[in-house]
Amino acid sequence: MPRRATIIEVALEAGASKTSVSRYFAGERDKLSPALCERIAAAALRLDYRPNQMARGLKAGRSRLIGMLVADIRNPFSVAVLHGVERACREQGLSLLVCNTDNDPELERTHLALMSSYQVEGLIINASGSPDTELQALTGQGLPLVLLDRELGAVQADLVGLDNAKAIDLALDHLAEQGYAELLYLSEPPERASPRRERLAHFQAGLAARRLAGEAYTMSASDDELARAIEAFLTRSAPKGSGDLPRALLCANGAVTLAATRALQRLGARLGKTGLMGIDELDWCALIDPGITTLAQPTETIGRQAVASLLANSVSQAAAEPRQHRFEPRLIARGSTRLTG
Amino acid sequence: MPRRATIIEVALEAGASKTSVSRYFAGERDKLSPALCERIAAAALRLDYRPNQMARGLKAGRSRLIGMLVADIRNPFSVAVLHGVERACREQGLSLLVCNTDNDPELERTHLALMSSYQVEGLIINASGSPDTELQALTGQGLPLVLLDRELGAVQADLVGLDNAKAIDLALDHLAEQGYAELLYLSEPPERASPRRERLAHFQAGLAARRLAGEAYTMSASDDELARAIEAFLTRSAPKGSGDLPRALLCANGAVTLAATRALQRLGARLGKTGLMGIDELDWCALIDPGITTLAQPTETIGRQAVASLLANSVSQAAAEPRQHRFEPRLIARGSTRLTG
DNA sequence: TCGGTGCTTGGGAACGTTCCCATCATAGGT
DNA sequence: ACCTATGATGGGAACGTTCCCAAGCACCGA
Repeated sequence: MPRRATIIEVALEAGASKTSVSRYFAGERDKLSPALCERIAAAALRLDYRPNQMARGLKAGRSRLIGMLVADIRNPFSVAVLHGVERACREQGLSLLVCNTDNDPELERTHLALMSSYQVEGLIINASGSPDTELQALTGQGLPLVLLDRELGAVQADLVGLDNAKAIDLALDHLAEQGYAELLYLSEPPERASPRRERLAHFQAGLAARRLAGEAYTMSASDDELARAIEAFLTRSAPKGSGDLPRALLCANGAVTLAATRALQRLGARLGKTGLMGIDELDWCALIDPGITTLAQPTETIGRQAVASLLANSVSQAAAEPRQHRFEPRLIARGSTRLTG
Repeated sequence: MPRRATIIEVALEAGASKTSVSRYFAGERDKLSPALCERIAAAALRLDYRPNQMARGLKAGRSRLIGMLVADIRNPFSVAVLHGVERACREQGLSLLVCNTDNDPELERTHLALMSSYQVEGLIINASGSPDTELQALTGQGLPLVLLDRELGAVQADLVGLDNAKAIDLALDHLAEQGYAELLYLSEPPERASPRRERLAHFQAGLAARRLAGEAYTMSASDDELARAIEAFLTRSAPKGSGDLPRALLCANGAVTLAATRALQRLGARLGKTGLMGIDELDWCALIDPGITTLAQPTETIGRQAVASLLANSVSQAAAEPRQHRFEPRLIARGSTRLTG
């Protein structure tokens, strides 16, 4: 069972010094004569040499590792972004250490400590928890950091995510245009996640600007309760004697859309007559009978931008002002927001 | 900007030797006097010391890193298994280096090399490609290996995955019981992925045993083509003069179920009258009108078993016979396989 | 011919750990 | 009182790299 060859063995085999071999593999081939390069290449091939990243990381402090903390790996949106991050990393010769926190702040701390012990060169964080001293400590040491989708209290760092104001505007405009006049905004509890707060706030503001009626409901875990809330919204009598204006549901993210769809089915509501629209495009939104209208996030772009920001931060350490990169969603209009007389 | 403290600094602060501090953090506290332990703990806390995994990995050859290669990170099944793997790793104090190969053998090779350069202690592989010399080399060096879901030609390793024979049996029994007599089996191209081959083979065998009529269709990328194939199956006249027996579609995995559902909707087929059943349970299967019947894989269990097998292999290196761990799916019967007169 | 300049090459000291050994007490058996 | 076993502790050499520095050489202009 042959052990992996070391740089010294390659040097010996090639009749060169370990320094030269190191240079060869560190991408400084231009500093080496072509003849030497060739000898090293041949020797490395013969011995099937692969540089030991652990040793590299130790000596140079450059692990070539990026850490990514995902709040919920089973959320398709997160995975789609992860996919973008991964591609971007690969193009930069970086590897990705992915940790899932299952929305547990405690686990988030653990994983943060872990990543730091692997000397990651940067951190992309889709935060699950509250602002964290662990994280503060890491950034204090000059570790580049990018926040994904969710802001994190006191932490000063670039943020990459959806343009929530624009998204809500798009949604409200679309719903208004389609003739819906009374809206119910459905969201998961907004405490911990900044996009939920932003979207909710813009919803409230946007209503007024458009003279729409609307209210917000925060989901608990219970399907029953959600169904009751929706039913109450759909069946209660119109405000003044204004007749029965069309009503629609706006879902704050994919998980909510799923729950709301389930609830509407239980209530026997007809999609379209009862409007339904959600942020986040999912595989199945086209399949539910008249199709569910969504706002698709540019997930791949978001992922790539996260890596780009990270890289930008690591070159210009020095106190750069945190920047925000907000991307616009794309409206995919389907039958669930079409009032067919 | 304070650098992370080293073991030497802790030793100094605690008035102990680095050896003792090392022992403390390597979990050999029972070899240390309680007094010393306490001093070290206090010092480490004061300095916010965190052992450097790179240095550990270098010296001891133990990186505490497990590599996982996923063929398609956007497949919910893969993610669910990943989730199980991750939890199991965490319980063992292992970290997970996840790489996505996008079903590209070339990328698979690259990532394999990369993981080996990080000195991973074990590899969990959901293979995308053909048997690979890169992989052979790694196992040749005694790196423990577990195959997930897909077999890999010549590679001798434990396999963890679904009991495909059982799954197909369950499906056929259910469909037969519900009164469907002619089946169309839909699959992605079976060349590269062993479960596809196994399922297909068992489908063919299972038909005969149950006196069912049936055939198999291999999907290309085109939705049109699939719809045409399904239409042909649904509209062609019955074999003998046997009357018009109920027909059903059986989908080899989640991606196929999605495509088939799309196609059936385009054809205007009514689910139930036309049977539909798929392997892999997905969020939305309950939402498509009468509900889509599925076989749910025990993804969490599969993930955990993968890690368990890996650990078992690393203790008893010596030429243990490769084992297979096959888990049974759970039938979730819904309206899509209910013939309502 | 000489000092400088530029280029290729190599020696050796780190990096932060682990782990083999050595040291030094303390205690127990003769 | 002496030798040895036992247990706690520490010194120092690795592990496989990188990178500073220096050496060697050819070439140039004075």
